[in-house]
This record gives sequence, structure tokens and C-alpha cells, in this order.
Amino acid sequence: MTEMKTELSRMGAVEAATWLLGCEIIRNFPEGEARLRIVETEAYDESDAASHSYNGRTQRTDVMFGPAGHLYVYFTYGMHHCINVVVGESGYGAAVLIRGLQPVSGVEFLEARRPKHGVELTNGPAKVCEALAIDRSLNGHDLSQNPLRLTRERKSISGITTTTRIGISKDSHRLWRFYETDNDFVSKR
DNA sequence: TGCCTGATGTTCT
DNA sequence: GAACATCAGGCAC
Repeated sequence: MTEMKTELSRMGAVEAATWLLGCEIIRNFPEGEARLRIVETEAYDESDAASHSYNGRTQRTDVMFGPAGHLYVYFTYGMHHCINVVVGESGYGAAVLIRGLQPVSGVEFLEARRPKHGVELTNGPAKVCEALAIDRSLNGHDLSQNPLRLTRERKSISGITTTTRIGISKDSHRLWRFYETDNDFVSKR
């Protein structure tokens, strides 16, 4: 698992965003474990005006500049959380936003926290956080540790589609959004 | 199906 | 004081 962090530290945000597609996230709840595979990501780094790290290191963005393989959680629009995997060398502000997950097991634990069925459970960054019960108490969390782990075992994916990112106004021309082709758990728009 | 809007808190200028 | 990496519900077509 330490190897996973080493690999992520050697990648730029774009490379990591494609690499993470197909990886599994394991969430430990008191009642049991849920596993989900990553099907949609977006890349952000400090050269990019849409990134939180673009304006330098602040109290909020501090973990983005920390070691790879940790979790950056931020709160937005007054009611939603979103999660990113920190990547790249320590000191460089880069991360990959997790936009969509496909449940593999433990769906009942997710539905207990977000009462929706099917793709509506996890097809969007804030939906993912609600289903996984993630808030800023997990900001900076080490993804090689419980209760939230990132596995290195990657499942095969059908293909990768590349598009512009969603919901941003700056540097919106960058083709930095990636998702598994034809996967229903990808967010809309 | 698709546009519009309200809900709501944190961060930075 | 504005901007914001969102979502869900309502209404028009």
C-alpha cells in the first residue's frame, strides 16, 4: 500500500486521474465494508486556474501540497463535500477529484446514508461524499489506512473518454476530465 | 427532456 | 461581499 503512494507521488495530476480509473475504494462502516470502483475523475494542479491550489498554499488547501495518497476534502456551495486524492511530489499542489464511483459490494451501507437507488447513489462528487459519509473530519486522511482505503488492484476498464471539466469557469478548455466509457455511474452534464 | 432556481457555509479578496 | 470543482425539485414545453 505504501507502493501505491510512491506511484502516485511520481505522477502528475492528469496521469494520476487516468491511472485511478478502475481502482477500488474501500470504506469501513461500523456495520461492515463497502467497496466501490472509481469510474470518473478530474485533474487539478497549481498551474491550473480552476484548481484550489492555483493561488498558493492556504490553510484550506494545505493538504493538496502535502504527500501523495492522502485525502483532500473541501466543502462547497454551502452544503456539499467533495473528495480529492492528493498526487504528485510533496510541495506541489496537485490532486484528482473523484466524481463518480460504481458500488461493488456493501451497497446497503451506502443506501443507509443516501436513500437513493442505482446510479443516483454515487454519480456525482457530492453524492459520493454523502453515500460514503465523508466530511472534513477526514481531510488529510491517509488512504492506506482505515476507515477509507484506496486499493492498488485495478480492475480492467472498458475504455477512457476524455472531456472538459464540469462546473468550472476558469481554464475550462482543458481536457482534464476522464471517465470509463459507457459506464452509467458517470455524472451527467 | 431541459432550463431555472433555491438552499446554504466557507474561503478569500 | 462575492464566488464557489453541487444537487434536487419545480415548471414549461
